[in-house]
Amino acid sequence: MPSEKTVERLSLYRYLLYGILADGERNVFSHELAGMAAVSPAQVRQDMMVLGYSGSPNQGYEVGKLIASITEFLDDAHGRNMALVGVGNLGRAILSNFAGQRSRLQIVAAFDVDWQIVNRMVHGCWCYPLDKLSGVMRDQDITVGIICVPPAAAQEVADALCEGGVRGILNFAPYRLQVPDHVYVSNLNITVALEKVAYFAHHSPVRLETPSREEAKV
Amino acid sequence: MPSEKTVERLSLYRYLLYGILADGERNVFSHELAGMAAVSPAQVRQDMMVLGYSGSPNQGYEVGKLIASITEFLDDAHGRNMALVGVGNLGRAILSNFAGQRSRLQIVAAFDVDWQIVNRMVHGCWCYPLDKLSGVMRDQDITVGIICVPPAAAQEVADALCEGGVRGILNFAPYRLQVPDHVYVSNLNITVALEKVAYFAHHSPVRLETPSREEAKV
DNA sequence: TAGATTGTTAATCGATTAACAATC
DNA sequence: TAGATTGTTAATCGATTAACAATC
Repeated sequence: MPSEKTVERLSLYRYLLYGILADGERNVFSHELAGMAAVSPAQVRQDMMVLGYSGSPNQGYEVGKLIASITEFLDDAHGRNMALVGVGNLGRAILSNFAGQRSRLQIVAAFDVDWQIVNRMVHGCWCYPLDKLSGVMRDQDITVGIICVPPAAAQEVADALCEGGVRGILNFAPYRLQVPDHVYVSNLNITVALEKVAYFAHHSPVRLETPSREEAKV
Repeated sequence: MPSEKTVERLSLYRYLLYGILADGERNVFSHELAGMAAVSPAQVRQDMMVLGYSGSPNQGYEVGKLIASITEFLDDAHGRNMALVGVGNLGRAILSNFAGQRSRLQIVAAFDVDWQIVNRMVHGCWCYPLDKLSGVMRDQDITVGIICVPPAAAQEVADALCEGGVRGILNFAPYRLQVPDHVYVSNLNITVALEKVAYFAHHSPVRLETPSREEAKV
């Protein structure tokens, strides 16, 4: 069972490798990938071990085969169907990226309580009224849910998703959801992320007011 | 110098405490806050120490004063001005949350290259052409930037932000930015977050197909 | 007081990095 | 071969939790 960090890195590696592949077939070294992903070369090699994919000494890793190996590991072949709940500004932004004809990680249904939003297409995805959630989830074999509703409604939505047989939830609402043990939840709080950046912008070890020695010399 | 995790937790605590405060003035115990934030009570107490805020044995922490203490620590009094670059779907979603009359963490200027978007208000925020970035940043004392542009344009935008004197960047583009040492960068990759959830949805230790012993008994 | 919680340090846990023989 | 990189383990580092005297 790989750690969350390992899975995140593998996902990032694959993205970076697609970029390399676009420039033509070739090999990649651990230190090269490490530089792009901001990790150590040893970390990359360790992730390769988790993956079970072997490179060759002095030759590195074959980019195309490595992508295939990561894809197999992340299990994309299953082509998970996802549902998004809460078609507000953030919900629409995510729909615009993950609805439509993407091959993997496709949002196949959106849900909202607003009658002005439901029963029409939004960014290529049909928007259902929320009370249809469980039924649509079972019909379309949806196993991953995305929560983009206000925090006050988040738990209610999570309950409905679990009722519909969800197995993973990406939660953008600033609320700690209570779900059964078999449901995996990941929280992504944009406000917290912004406050963290704002804090370290003004508290980073090196300040603009106190230039480093190199800068002072100039 | 607190860790990133500590700052994230403090931001989350404050959010949770506002919720408690809304129900009336009272005290809160470390285990109560720990339960809401999904950390250990010891973690909460350790964060209080970082904060320099003391509770009383058997009484816990005063919610109102604790909020004030966190706010002082996170340094909101400065009221950081932020700029957002890339007024696409995601950019607009973030503007809708952080532009306008919010007291803290306000986005005061948006930027884009699309002439159909610029030179008008978007969700209460004026949208400038990108080439005005450095000037507007200096005029409005902007020190935090948010990058919501496609990855191919991310580095160029980061360079312009640094040119304008930025000190912190929240980067939504799947690209590892190169910036001077004094600029703090935090990356938030929604695709990676989704792929992680999709992975663990289908690889969580407890499966629906293999009920635990308790479930099997029933 | 007795009971529960805090402040604080030590112990634990996990993730990351360093090191090095094996290998192309 | 010589040089560089890989696979793999040990060492390090940091974050989290456990433990307990002090305290209200």
